[in-house]
Amino acid sequence: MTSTAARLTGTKGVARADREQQIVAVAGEVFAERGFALASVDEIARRAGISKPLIYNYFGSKEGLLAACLAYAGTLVADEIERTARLGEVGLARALVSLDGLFRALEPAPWTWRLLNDPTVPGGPELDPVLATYRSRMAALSADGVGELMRLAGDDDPADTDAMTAVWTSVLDALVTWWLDHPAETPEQMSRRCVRLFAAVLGPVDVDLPGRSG
Amino acid sequence: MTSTAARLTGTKGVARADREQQIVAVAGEVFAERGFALASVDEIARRAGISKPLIYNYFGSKEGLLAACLAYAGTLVADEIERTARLGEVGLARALVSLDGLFRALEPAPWTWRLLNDPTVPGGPELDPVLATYRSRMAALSADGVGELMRLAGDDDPADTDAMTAVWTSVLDALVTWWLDHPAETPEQMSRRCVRLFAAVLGPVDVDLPGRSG
DNA sequence: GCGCGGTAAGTTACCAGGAAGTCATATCAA
DNA sequence: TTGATATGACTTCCTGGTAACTTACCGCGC
Repeated sequence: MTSTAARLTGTKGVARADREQQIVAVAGEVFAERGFALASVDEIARRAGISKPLIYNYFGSKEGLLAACLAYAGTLVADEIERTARLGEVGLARALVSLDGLFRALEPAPWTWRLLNDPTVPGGPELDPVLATYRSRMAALSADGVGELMRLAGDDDPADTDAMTAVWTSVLDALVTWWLDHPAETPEQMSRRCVRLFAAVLGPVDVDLPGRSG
Repeated sequence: MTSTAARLTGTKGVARADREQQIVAVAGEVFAERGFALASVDEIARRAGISKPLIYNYFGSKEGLLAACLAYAGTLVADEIERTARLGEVGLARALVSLDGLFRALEPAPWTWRLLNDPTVPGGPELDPVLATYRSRMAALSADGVGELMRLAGDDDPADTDAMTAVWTSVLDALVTWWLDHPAETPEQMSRRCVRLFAAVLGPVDVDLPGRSG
């Protein structure tokens, strides 16, 4: 009675690289859903259709798995924001272009954002390097954009710039999170909404978001 | 040889109401520090100098203890914001007065804010009522202030108002959190900083924050 | 003044369950 | 056969929660 359906052990012919990618995708979702601290490796294994020891074979520990997820997510997000930064827009237009790019980049893997902003990820020698890399890339971008804004306003207090960076980061987070909570909204609609919101606070603005086809 | 120091069991002459207040204060700190999910009742008991079962005698469960902390924190914050709302300021001035009041109200118990924004608190019949009360009070305030802003800007899309509320809440959170991370800053300094930050984005503003004595 | 019982305040020792991580083992391709 | 892919069963530890017990205070009859 060794039916194919009953075959429970042994190789399933999936190469390690493929399996790792699949596990990272599932783990990212679960981590983002429950928060790292409350997510269980068992659940990740169940949802990926494999067993827990395989995860430990490949990633060493729960934190090692998280490190892989964070590396993927951090690269995705930071690459995108650096790309939009290179477009050369300044001030408000730069902010809107960043948001637009972010919505598009996040669409295929919305869990990345929640994961990068998960307050329950612990410190530790395994996570610190990857988190530091991501955070320093983002801090450089923010300091760039926000610093320019503050210089324009004639405010050169570094603590003010620091606080303003925190505010801008948080606005970004609020908009992305709102979007994640309204999945029916397309990136295009969301970008237009952002333009309206900025206009409500700052007065009329005009920017033409790039990359819209058709 | 029944020395006073060796007396480990039995009453210590502390009335229940006092003990409950003390436990709530300690629990609030620990919950805010670690997040509800990662905080342990044992640690709270140790830091309060009592034993775990006493907490269960008084609060029934970990969630019951959290409910008491949230009721305290929610009342503190919502009362304060409602008070500043009644001052009758509008628009930007209202925002700054709210922030100023919030900084002053939070100073003696900074943990309240982190607790109310802790993403790891679960739902459940014990927490939902107290959280719903707090959130509906805050939502009413936000909808009031943000709604006015949106009407002024001629934007009557309810989804826009909803998103803008999320953004404003998040800005509030960012500023308070930045302040909690810089404990040397007094509420007065922080309020002045907020005025500068708003000015950097919106252009010159003038408001006189009330309640400054001396 | 003084035993005395009821009750509030408080503790030690324990249980049940869940999650991280490990080990011996099984299957299959080359 | 060997090595990579894979698993069931296990240990270990931590945490929420409980049972049983101890100590101190307080009102009351005498």
